[in-house]
Amino acid sequence: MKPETLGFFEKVYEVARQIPSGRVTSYGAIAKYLGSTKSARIVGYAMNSSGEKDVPAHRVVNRKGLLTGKHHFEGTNLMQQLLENEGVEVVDNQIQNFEALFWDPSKEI
DNA sequence: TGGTTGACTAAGT
DNA sequence: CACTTAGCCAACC
Repeated sequence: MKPETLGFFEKVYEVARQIPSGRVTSYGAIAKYLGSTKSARIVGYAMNSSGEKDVPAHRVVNRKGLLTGKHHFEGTNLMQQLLENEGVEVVDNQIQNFEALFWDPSKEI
């Protein structure tokens, strides 16, 4: 493990793997934890390649708690199913009680 | 090497 | 209050 070999993507994966089950976070939160909130797009871009990684990408949503990335999953509701399986309420692609379930890496780690 | 892309966010209309 | 515009930054072609 050479941290210097870890690109932004790998860092995102490392953080995403630490998201507790039944909790969620936002792209911006991860981006901010890695340095800058402005890199939120890069986080999303990274998750796009997380398919082959052991990353719980379904626990990462946008700042509104909306499942914006569900279209990148296999099914149309797979992302929601995974979240509900962990006890997260999801209605109309939106996480219920999002603020309570929100997991901030810069505070929780 | 340079230009395009995007699972975002904040601010403006 | 909902939609539009602009800024951002790393990876990909």
